[in-house]
Amino acid sequence: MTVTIRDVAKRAGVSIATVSRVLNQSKPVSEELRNRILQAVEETGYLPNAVARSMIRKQTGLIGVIIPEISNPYFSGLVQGIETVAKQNQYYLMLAVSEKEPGRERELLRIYQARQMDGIILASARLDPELRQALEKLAVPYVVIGQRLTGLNAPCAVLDNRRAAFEAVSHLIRMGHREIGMVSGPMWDLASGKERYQGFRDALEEAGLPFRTEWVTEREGFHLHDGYEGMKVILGAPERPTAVFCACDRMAVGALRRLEERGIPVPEEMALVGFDDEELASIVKPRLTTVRHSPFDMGLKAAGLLMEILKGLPLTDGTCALVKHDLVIRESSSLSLSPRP
Amino acid sequence: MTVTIRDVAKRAGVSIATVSRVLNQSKPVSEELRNRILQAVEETGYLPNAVARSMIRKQTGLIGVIIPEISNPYFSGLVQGIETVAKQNQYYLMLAVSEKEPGRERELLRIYQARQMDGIILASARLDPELRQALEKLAVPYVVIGQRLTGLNAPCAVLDNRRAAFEAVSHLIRMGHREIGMVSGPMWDLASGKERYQGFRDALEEAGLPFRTEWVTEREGFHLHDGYEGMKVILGAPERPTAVFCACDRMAVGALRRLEERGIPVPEEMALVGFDDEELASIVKPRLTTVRHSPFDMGLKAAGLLMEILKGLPLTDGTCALVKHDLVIRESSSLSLSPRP
DNA sequence: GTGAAAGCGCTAACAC
DNA sequence: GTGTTAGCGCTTTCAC
Repeated sequence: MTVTIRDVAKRAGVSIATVSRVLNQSKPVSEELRNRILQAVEETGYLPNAVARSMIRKQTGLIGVIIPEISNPYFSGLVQGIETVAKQNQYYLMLAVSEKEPGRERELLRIYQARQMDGIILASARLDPELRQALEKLAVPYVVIGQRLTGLNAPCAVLDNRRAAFEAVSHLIRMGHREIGMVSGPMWDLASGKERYQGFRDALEEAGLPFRTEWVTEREGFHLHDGYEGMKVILGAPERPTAVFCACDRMAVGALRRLEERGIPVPEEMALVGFDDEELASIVKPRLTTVRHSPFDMGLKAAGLLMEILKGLPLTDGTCALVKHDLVIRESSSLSLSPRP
Repeated sequence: MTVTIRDVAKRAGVSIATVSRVLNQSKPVSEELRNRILQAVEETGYLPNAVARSMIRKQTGLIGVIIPEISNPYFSGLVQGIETVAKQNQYYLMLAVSEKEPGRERELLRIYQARQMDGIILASARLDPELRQALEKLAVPYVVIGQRLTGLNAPCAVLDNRRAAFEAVSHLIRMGHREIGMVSGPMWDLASGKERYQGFRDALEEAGLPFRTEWVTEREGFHLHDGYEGMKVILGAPERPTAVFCACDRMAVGALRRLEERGIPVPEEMALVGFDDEELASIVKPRLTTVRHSPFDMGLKAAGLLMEILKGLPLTDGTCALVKHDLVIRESSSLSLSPRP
C-alpha cells in the first residue's frame, strides 16, 4: 500500500541504508546512486514516515501547547507567537484547550509526555497544587506562561501585572482622583486577578488614599458582562468614586455600558482605565486608557526560552522572561480633576 | 533511562505481551498477574510510548489543522470548534499557520502526511490550482473549510456567502435605499471576497438598481484600515450613495471611522451593513447591522465530517455542511428612507 | 491464559 | 562508499 524506504531501495537497486543516507544527507553517497535514489523517490512518491523516524531519534520535533481557551485574543496571540518561533526552528505544534474541565491540564501533560513531545508550553490561569505536582514529575522540558511558579524553578514568560496595575492607578491619582474603585477579576487567577488587584492597592497605599470596600468588587470572570455588573455594584454604593480601574478592557467596556445607561459621562464624571489594550479599547467611545502589552511577544519569549532549553543551553534556574508593558492614555481618563502637580 | 514496557514486565515477572494485554485490555489476563502488572506500572511510573504505538497501529489519533492566521476571531473560532469535536472523539490536534508564506499550505500538507495524521482540516482563503493539485494527491482524508472545491469532490463546511450578502443588501433595498455602494474584500478570497461581492450584485440586479462602479471598491485585505480607505474612495465620488455594504465588520468599523471624521451621521445620511457579527459589531456606535454566523459551528461541522470519514462512514461524494447565517438588524441601517412596502 | 517471536519503518552502528 | 544488521517500544500472531 504505502510506499516505504524498502520500495525505494528496491527500485533504485540499493540498500535501505543508502537511501536513508541520501535522504538525511548523513553520509556521502556516490553521485550515481544518489541520482538513482532521488529518481526512485520521485517515481514512487515516497514520503518518509516521520513517526518511525521519531521513534529512533527519540525526538518528535513537536511542542505541546496547553491554553485555557482559544477564542480570546490574549491566548490566540500567545499561540501566534509560539507558532512563529516554532516555525523558525522547524518545530511543529500540538494544541489543546483545557478550560471547563478540572484536571484536564494534568491529563494533557501526561498525554503530551506519552506522545513524546520535545517540549511543552503551558498557559494556565489556575495553577493549583495538583497541577504543580504534575509539573514536578513531568519528564518533558516545559515553560509556563503568565505567572511565576514559586517553589518550582520553572522557566516562564510573564508580565509584571502588579507593577502595571500600580502604574495605571497611579496615573489616575496623578490626574487628581482620590476616590478610586476597582472592578477586579477573580482572585484564583493569580496574574490577571490577584496581581492586578494588588497593584491597585499598592497605588492607593503609596498615595495614602483610603481603600473603600464598597468601591471594589471581585467578579467571577473577565467578560463584558462582569464589568457591567461590577459597575452596577459600585454605582449602588452611597457615594460614587470619581474613577474606576478595571482588570481588563472587556470589563471596562462593560462598565462603560452601565455608565452610559445611567447617563454618567466618561471621563467627565467618571474616569475609567482598562487593561490589555485589546483592539476594543481604541474602538470604543470614549477610547480607553489602558495597559498595553503583547501576548504575541509573550508567546515569542516563552517559545524562545523553550528553544534554548531544547538546544541544551544552560538556563539559570527559574529563568523568567519579563514582557514589557506601557500605559496608554486615552480619552477615558484624560480629564484632570485638579491641576497636575 | 525512560521506563519501557520491558521494565514493567521484568518487575512484574511476566512477559511484555501480558503487560500489553493488561494495558490495552485486548485479551483476558488472570486477576493475579493483572494486579502485579498494575502495581509495577504504578511503581515505575510507566507511561506507554504513544509514538511506538502509533507506528504499529498505523494510526496516530492526530488531526492536522491548517489556518491562515490565528489572531482573528473567525479562525480561532474554527479551531475552538474543531478542538471540541476532537476532544469528544479522543483525537488530538496539530496546528499550523500558513499565512504570509506562499506554498506553505502545500508544504504543510506534505508534512502532515509524513507525520501520519489520521485526518487534515484545511481552512484557506486562497485555494489556487497548485494547492488543489496538492490536495488531489494527498493520501490523508481531509475536509476543507470555507469554500467548495469545484472539481475535487472534497467534503467541506461552508457558509452561503453569496446568499447572505444578497440578503444583507436586499435589506437595505427594503429600507428604501436605491443608491448602494460596497467596500469589498479581495477577489482572490473566493468566500469572503468574491461571493459576497456577487451577492451584492445579485441584490442590485434583482431590484433593478444600477451598479455604479464609483461606489464599489475592492480592497486588498479585510482590516479596519481597508474599510477606512474604502469609504474614503466612495466619498470621493461626485455623488454619494445612501448606503454601503461592507464585506466584513472590521471594514465596516473602519468605514464608520471615516464617516465620523467627515461628520456624516450613520444611519441618517449613510446606512452601513457589515458581515460576520464579531463582538465589535455590537460594541461600536451606532451598533452595526450585520450577518451573523458561527465559525465555531463551522469548526464543529467540519470536524464532524472528518470524524465520520475516519469512522469509515460512507460520505456521498462532495458532501458539504452548510452553516446557517442570519441577518442581524441594528442601528446602523435602521432608518427607512421611505415607508416599507 | 501466557510467552516467544515477528515485525511496524526507519536510523545508526558495524563490517567490508 | 555501500550493505548487513540490530534495534527504537510496542502490538499481535502463533504456539503452548
